[in-house]
Amino acid sequence: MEQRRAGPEEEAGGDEAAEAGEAGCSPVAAAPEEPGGLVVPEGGPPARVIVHVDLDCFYAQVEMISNPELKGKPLGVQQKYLVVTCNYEARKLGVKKLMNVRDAKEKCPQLVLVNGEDLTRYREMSYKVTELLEEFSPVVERLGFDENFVDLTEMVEKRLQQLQSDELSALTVSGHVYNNQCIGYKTAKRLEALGISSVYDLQTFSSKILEKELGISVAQRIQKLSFGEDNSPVTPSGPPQSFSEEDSFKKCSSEVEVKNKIEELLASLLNRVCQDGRKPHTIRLIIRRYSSENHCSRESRQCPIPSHIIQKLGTGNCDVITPMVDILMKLFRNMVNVKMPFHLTLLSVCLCNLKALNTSKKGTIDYYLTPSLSTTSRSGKRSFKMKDSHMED
DNA sequence: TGGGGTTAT
DNA sequence: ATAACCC
Repeated sequence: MEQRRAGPEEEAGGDEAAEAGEAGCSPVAAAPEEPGGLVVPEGGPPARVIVHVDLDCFYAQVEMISNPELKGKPLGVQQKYLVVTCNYEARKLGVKKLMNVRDAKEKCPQLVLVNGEDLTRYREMSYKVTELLEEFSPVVERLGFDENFVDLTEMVEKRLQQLQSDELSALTVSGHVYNNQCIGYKTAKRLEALGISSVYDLQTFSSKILEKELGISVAQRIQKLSFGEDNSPVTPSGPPQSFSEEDSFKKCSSEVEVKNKIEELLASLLNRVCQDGRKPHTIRLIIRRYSSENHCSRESRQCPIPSHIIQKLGTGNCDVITPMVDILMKLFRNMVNVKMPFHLTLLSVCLCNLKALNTSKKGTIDYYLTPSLSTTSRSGKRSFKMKDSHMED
């Protein structure tokens, strides 16, 4: 039996809240009892120590660091007509997350708003936090920009082994235990239809029926969660698997407008991908069509990025935007019949299927069997971005 | 309801 | 390609 979150809760400077908890490694693994090891629940799996670091009102904090004059004032971060987050001064005055700007101003006329549509600084800060945590253990899983899970099991085990027995017995754990209730919203609706509205309802509901309704995977997962059991590993996130930029708007209804928006999105993306160093091999265009209902539904088309374009990425002087916009416009026409009127409320471009530059394959049979590698490497351009490579042109 | 991200199907 | 989830 494991607990997902139980243990000391700590507030760091009123800015961050950290939760420390334990959870099981594996539901079946026998726990080898080692002297000085973590306390192992009777017959259960070995305990883990996982810290959950959740940054409060993250965007607002980044803004207050950027501009200290904002500290102490009620501050909201605005994206389009929404206050997506706000600091504690603003919350005290009635501003809520995801509140309409008009409602927020009505509640709190002194509210200071900053635009937070450009996520660059938030993203950078976010990775700084993750990198800091990775110094404690490389096993850090990101969730959004403002949450990290750190598996500290090894570190704690090592520290406990260093303690003398009298020091060990003097150890105390403080803080409070609390039960969490959350479930995904789509699933929550389906559960409610089954008469399940509380965690207790879920605990006591028939497993068989739940599996039939939700599928065995989701059913077993959420029912274990309802008992506070979560054996999922902390999976190191590493570098991002995709880069995307999106823009929402009231209305976009002509091809020219679409092309202009796409150019903007792509230009930012190429900067990001250039800094990353890896190269995307797939490009995707995502749209949202205007509709009174089905608001969250999106459509997308994707295709491989031609290798001659991939090679030019990151070289700076070549115009890679033009051919990529052409590709994106083809994807767009594949989704939208431009001879008919259309009304879009969102455009998004995503670069994914990121591949590291291939230094390891050099000298292997693969290297000579992959035309794009063996024929282009002598052009020299690839070697500029190669890290850990001593290859010369 | 923004502007991101991930995994599963 | 979409759907669901997370923030």
